[in-house]
Amino acid sequence: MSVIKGIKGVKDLLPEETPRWRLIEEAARRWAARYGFHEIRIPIFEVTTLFARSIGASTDIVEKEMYTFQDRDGTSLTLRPEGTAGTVRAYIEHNRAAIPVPQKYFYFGPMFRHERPQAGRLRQFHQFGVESLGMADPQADVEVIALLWRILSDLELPGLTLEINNLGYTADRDTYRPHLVTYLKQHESGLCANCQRRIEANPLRVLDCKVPECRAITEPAPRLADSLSEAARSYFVRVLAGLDRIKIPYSLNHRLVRGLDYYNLTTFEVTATNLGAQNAVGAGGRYDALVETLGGPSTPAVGFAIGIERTSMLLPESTIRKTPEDVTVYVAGFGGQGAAAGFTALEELRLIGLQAVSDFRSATLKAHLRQADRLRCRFTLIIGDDEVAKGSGVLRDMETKVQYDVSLSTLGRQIYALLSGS
RNA sequence: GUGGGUGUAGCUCAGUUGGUUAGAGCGCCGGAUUGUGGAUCCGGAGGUCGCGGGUUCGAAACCCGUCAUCCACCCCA
Repeated sequence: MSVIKGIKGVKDLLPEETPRWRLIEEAARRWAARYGFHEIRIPIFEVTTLFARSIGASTDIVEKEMYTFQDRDGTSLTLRPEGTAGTVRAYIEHNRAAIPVPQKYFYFGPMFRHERPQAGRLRQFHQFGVESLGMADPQADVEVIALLWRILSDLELPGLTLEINNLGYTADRDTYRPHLVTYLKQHESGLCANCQRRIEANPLRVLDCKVPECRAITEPAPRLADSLSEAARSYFVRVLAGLDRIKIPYSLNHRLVRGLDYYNLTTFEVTATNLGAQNAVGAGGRYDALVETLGGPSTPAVGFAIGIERTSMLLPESTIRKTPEDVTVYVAGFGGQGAAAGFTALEELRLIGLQAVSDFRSATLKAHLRQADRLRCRFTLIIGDDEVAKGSGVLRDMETKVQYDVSLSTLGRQIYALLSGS
């Protein structure tokens, strides 16, 4: 019989790995709460047109990376490739714009993109993201960027850099694009095949190309910064001033062009080394037109998303070790009477709030102690037939080997006292 | 979608120009120790050599195909 295996690019998170994930998730939730963001839980699949309209019909995500399928009535549904579209859809659908305070949400969950898996890239991956809706103020940008930076710094990820750029308003990019295209066409022969195609499809993307030849050509190219309107410039200046004020270090990257169409003005990305060919741990930007594009009231917004798998890859052991392990009591019940008494004691320990385990396969004390050792239990409660006869048990400290007699009738209280004293 | 690497014991990997019975370390099980874990010593179990064809007297090794996986391109978190 053939064994059924997991889907390509879709990973199981085994118990050895979940603690580090929980650490990341808890840090993100903690910081998000401090910044006034509230959790929203949105579906993992939506009507396909939601993503096509928001992310951009000609982006790679929409063109070739979506998990799309037909519902029974024929409507096209898609597994979410990112979290912003669904969040904005929910914002509109529940008329959150009518609420007189800024709507600041965070979400955590799986996203799906049909790509070839490699280091730091999976078909089902996880993001923690935030969306700050309703404020067209540079301080809102700064607040969101600060939150991103604080979460990642708190986790002590090594080698982080915050890169930031100003995409300007749509009109700014419209005036800039022809200048860039003209320049690129003059140097077309020197560009990589991909970039030659991009000249027509998405010229700004050429700036983001990693091919050295392309980089050399685009270095002296006309810059978007020179085509920006006064309003866009001053907005960006205020964002940077805000970052300076609260001491968030950043570096300007005029090549930073995000892959999703809905961004405008501020865009940013936190990059790291040691991520294989990938380098973005978290990224985001402002998207003032998206809510309206999706049929909602004109609503300015900023957000970001963190890649959890990538964060996990970078998470140093030292950060994980800071979390203290809970003390677990192993109960070694053996023999005709002892096994039964042990099982009762096991439950009693749990009822008073302790973590207690046993391996019911073990029939001898030796076997039990071996399992207690493997399970890394700090204490073992030994209950054999002799103990049952005496109405007591033996609590053994596995590290010091010191043993205490405990009465079976008042087990819970005694053990609790001994453990809290240790 | 394209390119490259790797598939041998539970894990990490050796395996000579194709040669007889495929190995090591770690782990696992048992014993030394019949009520005291880890350490040590002794013993033991465990393999469709990814799968399917082909070449050959003979294939883990060579050839073809296929699948899986990793890495990279592309793109992104």
